[in-house]
Amino acid sequence: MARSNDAVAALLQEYADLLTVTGGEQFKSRVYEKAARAVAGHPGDVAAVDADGLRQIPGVGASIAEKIAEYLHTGHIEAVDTLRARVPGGVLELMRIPTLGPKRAAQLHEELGVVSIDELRDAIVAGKLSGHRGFGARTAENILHGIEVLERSHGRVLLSVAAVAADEIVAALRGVRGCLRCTWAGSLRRFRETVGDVDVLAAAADGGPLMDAFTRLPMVADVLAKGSTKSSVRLRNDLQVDLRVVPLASWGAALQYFTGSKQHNVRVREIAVRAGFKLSEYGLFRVEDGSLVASETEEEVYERLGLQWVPPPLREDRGEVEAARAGSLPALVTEADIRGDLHTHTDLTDGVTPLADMVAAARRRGYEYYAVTDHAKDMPMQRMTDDKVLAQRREVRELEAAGGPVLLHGSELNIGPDGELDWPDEFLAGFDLCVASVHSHFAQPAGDLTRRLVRACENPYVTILGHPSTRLIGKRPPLDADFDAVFAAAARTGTALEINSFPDRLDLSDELILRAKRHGVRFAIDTDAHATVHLDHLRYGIGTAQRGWLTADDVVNTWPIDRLRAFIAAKRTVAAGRR
DNA sequence: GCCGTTTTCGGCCCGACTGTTTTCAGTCG
Repeated sequence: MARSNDAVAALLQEYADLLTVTGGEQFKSRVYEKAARAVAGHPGDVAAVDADGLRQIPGVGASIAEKIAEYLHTGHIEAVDTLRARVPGGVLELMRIPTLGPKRAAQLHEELGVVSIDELRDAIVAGKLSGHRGFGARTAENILHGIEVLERSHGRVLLSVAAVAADEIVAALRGVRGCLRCTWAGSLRRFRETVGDVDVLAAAADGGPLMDAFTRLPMVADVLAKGSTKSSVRLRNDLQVDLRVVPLASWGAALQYFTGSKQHNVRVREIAVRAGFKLSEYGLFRVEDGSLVASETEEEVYERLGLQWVPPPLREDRGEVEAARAGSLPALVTEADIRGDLHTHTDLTDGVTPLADMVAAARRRGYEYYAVTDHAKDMPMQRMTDDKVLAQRREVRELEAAGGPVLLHGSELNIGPDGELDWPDEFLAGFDLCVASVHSHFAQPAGDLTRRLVRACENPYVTILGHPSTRLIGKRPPLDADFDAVFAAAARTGTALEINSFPDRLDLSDELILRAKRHGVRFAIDTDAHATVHLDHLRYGIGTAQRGWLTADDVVNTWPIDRLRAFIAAKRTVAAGRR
């Protein structure tokens, strides 16, 4: 079963949103928001602890613990229901539009009766906003643009949302009598950054029991279709899931077929046709006599076509078919190759978990090394100071002495509008490594953005450029910089580019990774964890790196600690010599 | 509503940018 934490956190967040929209006390709203984050980041399942246990979670006091308990017992929270009744559902929806917050959403509702994004668009197009305080022409334009951004991602969900649902469905179906195999296929298996619907494939002699179990899963909201080989459902979170059941003998061909991509499959079928075969979800057949050539495993199917087995993340018709034919597919980096995380936070800044707990989680993952990189002092909301970061360094050294992974004390520096960093070089030299990232001024002209990122790469103490494009999937586009110039600078200076594993970032994206790799850059696959549970996001970063054709050697945090330290030191020496 | 080596009450993440204003509200990180 999935943890209850995410459902609880979503409710607490909704309550916080409702409080702001209804003009409730702002501090109260913020408290609920903070509690939502803490619950989401809490390592244990909140359903497994009693009221006292709930109160141990930071930010959760008597009142919130009571509300969580109420939800766990009854499935709802009365206080939330009461506020929901006062605010039409579409009003919270409005807040998903970038640049539109709670105040303006409430104002649009109160003054214009707008209760949905569609109605808002109509109102703007009809010019109904003009004359309303705070809504000038520019604001209307920005809102329309925000709606566009939102709708471009319409119908697709983040990889992580699909993966969590698919994991749970597959685990449930594997337990059904008669289920011989079950796994997810489709764009999820290819680790695309967003997923339109989830394809689950199972092998069984009789599909009936699987279909019954599938359509009765607790998270299913609607059954869209139900047959003996194919069924479709819509989950409560609106995600559509298709289940197909095939005979075990067709497993490999079906898995290949349903994994896609369409373009990849077209290429593979062309090869089959030219070789006198026909490839379908049932198998690879000889055209002349219709005899079956291969179907049980994907490996067999590819092999009979003269191809290496192609890892799913590569199946996008981006040269993998040619490489598979030449036998030159890369040995992709895997989760097992990762020796440590190089970008993580604690509750000293905006994380929700204390240093010691984060380190303990890293130890449990078997990491050889682990970097602590809290925000630096130029992000005012984080209230970092020289003293605080130095005190943390002492604590890090003490923890390391107590055993466990090698601990690197670092910082996530802020790259200012001109490429300046939080601290002078003398102070930066005290860190074992630094990540540097853009957190503001996203709309600068392209030339300025490029210079800014290049300048950050040129600082000898910047080991990693964090979430380099700074995009947020479905919310904020990548920076409008000349990334080829940035990648060239990273390669020249020995700066690693981050592949940030956070599901709404996945930054660099697969396409930018492919471009960066051509410049000979190194990469770091990091989680940017703000809680121990986020360390598990690593798999999404790995999938993205695989889509970018990366091998373990391309990724500095697969290297042994000595090689990693040499990489950090080399940049400091070379860059310092040039200054 | 939560929390406490400045506090059991009175604070609570702060600064900048944008677009609207004519002194500031809303949004974001």
